[in-house]
Amino acid sequence: MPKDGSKTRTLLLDTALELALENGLASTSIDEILEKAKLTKGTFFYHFKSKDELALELVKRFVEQDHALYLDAIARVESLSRDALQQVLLLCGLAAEMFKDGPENPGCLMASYCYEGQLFNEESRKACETQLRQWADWIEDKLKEAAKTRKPAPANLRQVAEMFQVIFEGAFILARTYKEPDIIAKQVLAYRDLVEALFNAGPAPRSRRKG
Amino acid sequence: MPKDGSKTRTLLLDTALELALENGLASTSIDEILEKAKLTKGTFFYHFKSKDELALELVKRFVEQDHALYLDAIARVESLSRDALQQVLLLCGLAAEMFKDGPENPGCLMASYCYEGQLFNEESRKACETQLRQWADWIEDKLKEAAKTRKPAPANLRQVAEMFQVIFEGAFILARTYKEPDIIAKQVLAYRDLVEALFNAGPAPRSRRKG
DNA sequence: CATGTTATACAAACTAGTCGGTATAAATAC
DNA sequence: GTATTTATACCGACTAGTTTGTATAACATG
Repeated sequence: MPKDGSKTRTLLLDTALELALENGLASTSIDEILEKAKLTKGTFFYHFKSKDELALELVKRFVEQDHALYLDAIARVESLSRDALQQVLLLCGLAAEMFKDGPENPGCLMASYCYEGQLFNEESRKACETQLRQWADWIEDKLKEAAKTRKPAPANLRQVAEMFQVIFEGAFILARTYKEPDIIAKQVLAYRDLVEALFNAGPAPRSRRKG
Repeated sequence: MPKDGSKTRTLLLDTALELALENGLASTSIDEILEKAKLTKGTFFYHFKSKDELALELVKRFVEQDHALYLDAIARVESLSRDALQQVLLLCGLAAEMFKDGPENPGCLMASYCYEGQLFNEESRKACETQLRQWADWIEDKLKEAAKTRKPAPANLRQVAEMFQVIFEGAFILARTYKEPDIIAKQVLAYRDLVEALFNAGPAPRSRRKG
């Protein structure tokens, strides 16, 4: 049996991801990836038949990893509380924790592809869309379930659910512009507080408050 | 009197902006810009001494235009209401209106530069940061003023203020991923509802509600 | 007549992708 | 158990095309 090439392939993908998040994939040359990974051209084209294929594999893997994270996260919060609203709030806390002391220049490959039209073809776009909607769907379900018992203030709960992703994507950009990586955790927590307030600001008869 | 070249310069910037938002500036060649603008190479290098200079001028102009928008928007909302919270809520409504029936592929040049490291040098980054902070500072002031009279639920008001930009940058990315341009207006309105709820969910003694 | 614009040619560097060849290690033959 | 085959993994020089930027001569215009 020949030597295992999957390590090399992973190294190529990891290196490409790092450079893509920093400088964009379009302006990252294959040579640059190879120099950083200390590999050579032949190897690259042995594993990927073109740069476009690398681009596609890269985003596919990114989406897969995000999906795994999603499955893990919802399993954890659903085991921590039976209450739908609490589960959403816990998810935010979990997410904030993940980004405490995270990478100094955090980013999202999907966002990067968004602004590099050629990479964002129907296949990669659709893969991103599907994964993003999964998060929003879960949160929307939970918010609507919560809305049955505790009446929230008027707001479109679908939009509030989608805002979870919006916060991340937006916070990445502010983090880079401000050079403040911890803005991500802070924003998710602010989002959590706003959602909590939404369900505490519901129509009239309120009770059960500490004050 | 010599011929006025500012029209040509503006055309070059406009064309470059359009292509940069679509495909990224790094992967947009000068020839591409010139073909679309129906100009020639000599003209380009008459107006800009390099592609890097174009990149810088492009983001400077973008920031300037955003600043003008900012001045206009706060002047309008401050004339529409004396109440600080209402001013913030009105700003959201105004912003949402701006993005109703906006461009089909809306985006932000700053976000684009964020993921194209080479373009995002200290000069352009700083220009973006300054402008973004201006919006956040204004909103933070208003929220803190509002917090004096109506006690909001607990939340970091600085983060809530910064979230205004976060929503935009994030919504641009979702709009592109979902191919739903109207998500931007919807998200700003959802943000507005959340902020309103925050100030309606404050500690105990509540009165003056329609219910 | 200075400023702005066209048109074209060119060079130097860079980039994606090709191709012939090498290394390794397991599978098989003898 | 040594020799041979075979498939996979990897190397690095090379090609063809693109890109930025320069040069230059002529034309337009206010």
